Amino acid sequence: MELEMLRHSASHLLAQAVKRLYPDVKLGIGPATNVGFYYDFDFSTPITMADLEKIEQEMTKISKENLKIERFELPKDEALKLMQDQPYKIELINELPEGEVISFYKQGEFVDLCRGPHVNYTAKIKHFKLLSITGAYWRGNEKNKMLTRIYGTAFPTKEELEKHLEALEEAKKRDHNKLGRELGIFMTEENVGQGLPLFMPKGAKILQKLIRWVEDEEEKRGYVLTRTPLMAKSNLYKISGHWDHYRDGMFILGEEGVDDGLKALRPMTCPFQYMIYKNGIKSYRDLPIRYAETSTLFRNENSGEMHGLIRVRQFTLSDGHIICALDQVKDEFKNALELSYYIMDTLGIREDITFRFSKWDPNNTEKYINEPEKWESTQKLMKEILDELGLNYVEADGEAAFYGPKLDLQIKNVYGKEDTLITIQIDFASAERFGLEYTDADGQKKRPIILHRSSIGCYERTLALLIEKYGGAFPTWLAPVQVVVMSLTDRTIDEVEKVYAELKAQGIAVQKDTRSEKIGYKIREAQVNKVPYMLIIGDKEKEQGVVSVRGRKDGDLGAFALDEFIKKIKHEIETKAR
RNA sequence: GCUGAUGUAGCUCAGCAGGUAGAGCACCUCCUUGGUAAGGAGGAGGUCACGGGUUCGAGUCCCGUCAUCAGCUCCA
Repeated sequence: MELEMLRHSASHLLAQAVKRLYPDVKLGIGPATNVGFYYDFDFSTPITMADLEKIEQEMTKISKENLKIERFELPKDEALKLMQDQPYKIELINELPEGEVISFYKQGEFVDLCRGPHVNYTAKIKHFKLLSITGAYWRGNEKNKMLTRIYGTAFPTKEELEKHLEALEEAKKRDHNKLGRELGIFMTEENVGQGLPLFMPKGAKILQKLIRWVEDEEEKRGYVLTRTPLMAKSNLYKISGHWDHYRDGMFILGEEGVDDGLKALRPMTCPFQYMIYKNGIKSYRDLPIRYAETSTLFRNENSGEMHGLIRVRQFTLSDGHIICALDQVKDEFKNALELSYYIMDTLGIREDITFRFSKWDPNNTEKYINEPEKWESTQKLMKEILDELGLNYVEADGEAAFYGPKLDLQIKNVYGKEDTLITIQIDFASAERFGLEYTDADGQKKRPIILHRSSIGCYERTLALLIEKYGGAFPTWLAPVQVVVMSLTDRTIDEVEKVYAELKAQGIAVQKDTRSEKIGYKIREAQVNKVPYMLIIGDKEKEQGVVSVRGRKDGDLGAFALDEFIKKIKHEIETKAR
């Protein structure tokens, strides 16, 4: 709260400095955030990064002037008069509910419409830094004018500010978008296109390990695998509603009236698995049916939205749909969550997850299926499940899918930005829409409930978060290269070849480096590449029949007999040790 | 899609009143047979993102396209 107040006051300091330097600027809003603050401005002429320094200097000057910060209130007509040159402020005042107190804060010549609270003197705001300058739509609506947003941060002490800036630099080194490329996990190529990462041998290896593991685990838990087309005729998407509501988000192929007409690459797997369900008659005895698919999806995201592996146009989701009777929903939901828990525990990211209960918005009839009773009953059911599980979740209105509420498992990236990793949804509407049914014990046809769920989320995004979580140093079982064998002199090259062949035969991902020059550099390189183990062989080792083992973080681990080392690493791989 | 910035060798970067591309590391060859990053000598590698324009002349100025980054909007 203290910190928020300081940062909010820092945003006013920023606004005052900008107003002094650019008297005709129009002010938007300027709140504190969880890492700093920002203020939105409407400049008559655009400013650049170079101007930030000037603005920062002016802020320091105002801080030193030590102006008193005072609150006062005005009736609406006087408030409007005071803000007559500030169209955005006038808009805000006019939208305040009748009878609401209209408060202002004044520091020296600067006055801003604001609810407060603030620190009492500008000199209290000493340790701040302006960080970036970007565009942002007025009131977050893309139909409105784009204003210039200046981001900054502020702290009570110089030490805290410096620590924060250092942490930002450190975060940059773990950023999957940088580290993932440096480690040779993925790349992009301008002729391939935006949001279409190419997985290089190391990245492909990690994905393969994850996919095999997840598919096997799902099978153990009663899922059956499907494999369905990556595209379909427009008919399918017309049934699902995507053709009318999600057309901009799809890649459309073919030509109207030619062959079988327009087709589209699939943006989701649901209708394909529904069609499999519909093939043949289903009895209540068949339920629940758990379909899983490692499903490649295509979504035509806007060009500015792509980001590394977090946001792409083609991605592979551990998708699946559980089709069950109403009285099975609770158990199936819990089991689906249990599977995700197991996966996150193994990967070591469970403690980083937060839960979001995403609900509908009754006022948004365009986005959501208009069946209020069903929404209410389904949300009630989900809330019951979440509370029975004792989950600590936040509720989010207007974040549900169009067919039902969601439980989203959220995770933060290295900069603190939150994304959905995994989602489990209860769908009360699609069975009706697609005509899914089963014959119940009483002989009546009934509509099943559908759970949409993912176990590990989308592989690209999950990989991105794993890169950041481990700073590229994957647990041994996931590491694309688990061991590098190096020769200290040319006399031991044969020995290196032998060890290499033995490890390879044991199914260990091994690389060899038989060139003996610059051994120090080679070790350094393996460390930079976060290879778990380096085996070094020289005359001494050859004579004693051992290998010198070096870990990427533990340094020298000593000499091992080869079979002893193999036993150690295989145990680590089998137990998926972290 | 919107606002702003960026795009020179595999990587990190230099070059800029517009005069025809450079360094370090990596890579290749030879010498050095070494003990925990960078020993010596030589070599190869660039349509300066792409396409137009201005100019006697463009990596450098202008326009467009593509890609990358930060953010907005949207989403797994």
